[in-house]
Amino acid sequence: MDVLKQISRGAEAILSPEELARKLGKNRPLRVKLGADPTKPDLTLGHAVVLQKLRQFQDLGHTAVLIVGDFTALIGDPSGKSSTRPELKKGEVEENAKTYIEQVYRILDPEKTEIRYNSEWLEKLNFEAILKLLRKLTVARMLERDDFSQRFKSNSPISLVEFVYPLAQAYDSVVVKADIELGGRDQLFNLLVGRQLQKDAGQEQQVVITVPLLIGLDGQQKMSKSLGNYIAFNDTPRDVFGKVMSISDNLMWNYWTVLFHKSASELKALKNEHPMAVKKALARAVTAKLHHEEAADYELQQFEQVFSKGRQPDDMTTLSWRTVAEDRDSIPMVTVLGKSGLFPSKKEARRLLRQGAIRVDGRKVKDDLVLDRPEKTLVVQAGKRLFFKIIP
RNA sequence: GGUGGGAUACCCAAGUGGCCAACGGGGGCAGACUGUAAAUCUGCUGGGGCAACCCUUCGGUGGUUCGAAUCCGCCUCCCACCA
Repeated sequence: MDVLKQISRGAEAILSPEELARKLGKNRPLRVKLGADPTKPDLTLGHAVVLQKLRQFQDLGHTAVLIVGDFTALIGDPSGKSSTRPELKKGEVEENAKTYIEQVYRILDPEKTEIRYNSEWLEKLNFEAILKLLRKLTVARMLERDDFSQRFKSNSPISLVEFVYPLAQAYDSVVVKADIELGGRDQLFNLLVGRQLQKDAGQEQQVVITVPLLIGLDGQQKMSKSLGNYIAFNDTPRDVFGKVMSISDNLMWNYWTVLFHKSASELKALKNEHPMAVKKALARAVTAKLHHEEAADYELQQFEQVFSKGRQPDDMTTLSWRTVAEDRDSIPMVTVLGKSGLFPSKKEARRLLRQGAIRVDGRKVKDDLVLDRPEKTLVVQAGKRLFFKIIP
């Protein structure tokens, strides 16, 4: 397959394919830029989409230039946002940046990755330099953006610093001399500003490649940290598998397409199969992507054991009677749940108990149950997925 | 800078002296039904307590009052119109 076609697969837009072809023809490693602001410590499955694309370039012999937006995180990317981002503390940003890099290497090849922190150059810009940048964009152009015009119309505040963001990101491209910049669809504006600044700086313009957005677990909005509808790189294999299984059937096709680049005909074939089987295959594949094959197989097997056969998982949190009962010989079930530390609050545990969500050794228990010191291990189940055992 | 309006729990939003841990909707969680899906129905949704009850919460702060989300002073932030 020719390279251009390979790159197009899974990409939403390439601006422009001709320029890309020309750059690829240069026979030197291209500098492929991707920026990520460390606003939260977790990378999500949504990031995986664009990271995979970047990895693809690495496999073709090109260099990934990963910009850790430790400075831009302080501004806050307004892209796709309906409100101003809360201001972050510098310390938080540094913490998050550290965890980012180890997560990124689950997909990227460290050998072919150059990591740059944009505070390195953005911090040094003086007011004059910033004014020079600001000249490049007009208010009209900013307001053409859907996110801003929505907010403007609905009288939500738009801070002036938000106008600076695209310029800061674009300036990164100039500094690192990017040949290509990748981003999600919502990044298009920012990426294009990069082209403009490079042109003004007398550089060859970067080719812009966008990838489609992955929809979040809610099936409505894009997957994002701030919306909380995400699968994190750092979720346990069990959580990854479970979260995928819990998405709606409709949403599943978006995942197959965006994450695994299934073609229309492949999708059609999948749609003829039982949705449950297709979803299990998806959950397995996603778990393998974020962790590894063995973990994925294990979780599939555990899933079937627990949910299809209604049995217990092989592994679960283990607590001693001492932990949950302070060595008393009998103790109310609520207290046991509270002491387990597996619930957000004791009130929450009581709620579950009252609603019949708690089983001990497979039997639903009443909310006033008082537990006696057990002879042998007890298995407690809360809701459908939380299990733990109590050993004497 | 001037004038007017506003800030309530995860989000939207009602509440203008005690009946308010605060109506309603969304979201979330749980139960039933299922395929840990969707749809539907039901319940729950600040924390502690078995409970009576207690503690924290209506932008911040200081008052008035037996008693404040509600009244008064000051402060902060947001919005609209005017400039």
